[in-house]
Amino acid sequence: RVPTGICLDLWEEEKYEDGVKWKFLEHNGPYFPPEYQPVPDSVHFYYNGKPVKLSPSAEEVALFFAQMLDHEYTTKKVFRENFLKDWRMEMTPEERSLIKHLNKCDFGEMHAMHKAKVEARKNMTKEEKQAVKDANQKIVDMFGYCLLDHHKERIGNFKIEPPGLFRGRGEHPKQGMLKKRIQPEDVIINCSKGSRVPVPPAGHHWKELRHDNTVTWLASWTENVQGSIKYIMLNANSKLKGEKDWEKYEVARKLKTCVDDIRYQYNQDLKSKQMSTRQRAVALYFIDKLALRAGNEKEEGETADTVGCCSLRVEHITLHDQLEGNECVVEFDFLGKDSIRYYNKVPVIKKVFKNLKLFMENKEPGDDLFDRLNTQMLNKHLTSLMPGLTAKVFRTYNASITLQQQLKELTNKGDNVAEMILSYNRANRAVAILCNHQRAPPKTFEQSMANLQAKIDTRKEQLTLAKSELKQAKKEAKSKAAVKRCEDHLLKMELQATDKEENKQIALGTSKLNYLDPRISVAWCKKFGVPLEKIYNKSQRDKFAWAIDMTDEEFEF
DNA sequence: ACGTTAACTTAGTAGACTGGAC
DNA sequence: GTCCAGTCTACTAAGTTAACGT
Repeated sequence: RVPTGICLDLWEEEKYEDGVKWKFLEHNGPYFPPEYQPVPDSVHFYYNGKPVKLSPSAEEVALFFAQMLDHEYTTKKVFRENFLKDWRMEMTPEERSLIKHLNKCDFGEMHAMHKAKVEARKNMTKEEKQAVKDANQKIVDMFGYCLLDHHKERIGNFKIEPPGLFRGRGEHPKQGMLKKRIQPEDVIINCSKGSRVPVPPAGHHWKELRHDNTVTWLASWTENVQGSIKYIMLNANSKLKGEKDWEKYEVARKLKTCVDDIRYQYNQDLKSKQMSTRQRAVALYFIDKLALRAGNEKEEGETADTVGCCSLRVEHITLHDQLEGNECVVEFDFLGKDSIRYYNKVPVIKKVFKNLKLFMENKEPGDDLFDRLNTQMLNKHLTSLMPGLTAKVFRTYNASITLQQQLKELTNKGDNVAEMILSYNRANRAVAILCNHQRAPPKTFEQSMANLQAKIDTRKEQLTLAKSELKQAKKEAKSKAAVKRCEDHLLKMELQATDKEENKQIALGTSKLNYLDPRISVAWCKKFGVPLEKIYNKSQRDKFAWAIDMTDEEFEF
């Protein structure tokens, strides 16, 4: 072992024994949001038309609701009921006995106050804005970094989540519940023995001081709505996260070497005598072909009703012997992660289709499609086929291999950079569609599309004009150049318009950040002379520094 | 063997920021 | 300089998976 601090290069190369993530970790603890400031006496809350001065804790929670009044959430029954219940818990007994119905509450003045504050912030002078920025920077400087094995690293989320109303996605049964303020007494600090221990805010103490170097988090607390643990962890550009990311893609590349065998195997398993094996084979077929998520079981009533592959129910698929000229079509319609709808009509092989019919026999719509299968069984099987192989590796593998194939197909040697970018985005789009990464079309989409079209039209007129000038000037070099410039600009805008239109409901960011081996993109940029900044912005380049460093144009996923 | 929980990745969105048009 | 549209970032919810405990 290389002694600490003697040779940093070798220290960097050092691989720790099993499970150890670091040898030294020092940080300043999390940043706590500012204490609640009661509203001025001039701002009233009314119950049943009468002004009521709320106690500070009831007022704070009332303000959370008042601030959201423009949001659709506050019109939802579940949200309102959960809010009222939790709000009443924060009230004094007197308040509680008075305030019983939300529709008798008038938060109007609180809401107006909040809007005025937002407006005032927007109208701050340059100097005031700069002062705010400087103050924020001070917080980042103080709490935003840690020392991990002698490297200063940026922390990803160094701020304790402020209190507020829980905003679950989709039809979440807990939406509107109070997410409570976290105190230092709730927080566990993790750092190395012998490091400078973070100082809790004055008059407070930490819940626990821990020295666990087998985990990567610096601090944690248990959140009250779902009872889950929240962590303070490093930024994506850190060495620790980068190495993990690299590892992930290496596992996916390993799958590439044995995916044919695995596919052969699950095709055989479709005919197995064991029902559970057949179900596993069909699930694997979906996960591989459609890049579905594993689909863990979820506790009913605790979360929104969403599913993945293993948790699909009979009601989520419809079988068509014939559909739109295809045979054996499975129609999927279910809500996946974040309650995003997955809708797809997929022709499948006969064996899969027959099995699905069998799995659905004598079942109710609400019954599990794969009643003899769960994610643990599936992953156990996968790990036995290849070390490190789990359901989600298929998503990574299929996403990355699709990008590589699409880039090969779509890239034309002589294209200019703008055309190259369109090709890249189209390849990226193919992956996003595979992974079902959707977005709500931007509210301003139609307008901005029209604006772009108007610009294109203007440019076309300019081009006509420039061309006629060129004729008159009889091939004068200056006019020639003007026409060329005009044509280039027009072409660029037209490509932009195409890209924009095709991207209306597709989100490219998630796949770019989490599923596409960055080395594919780096190699492609090098090969075709596309500046990397056209593909990755600053923070993406930071995150993928490891890949940018090691990849030449010959890289193959 | 099983359910539970801890730890970590993946996800969409709200709002901050920025830079070009006017 | 102001405004606005597009981009970026912070935020935190919602997944997956391995380890743990009974």
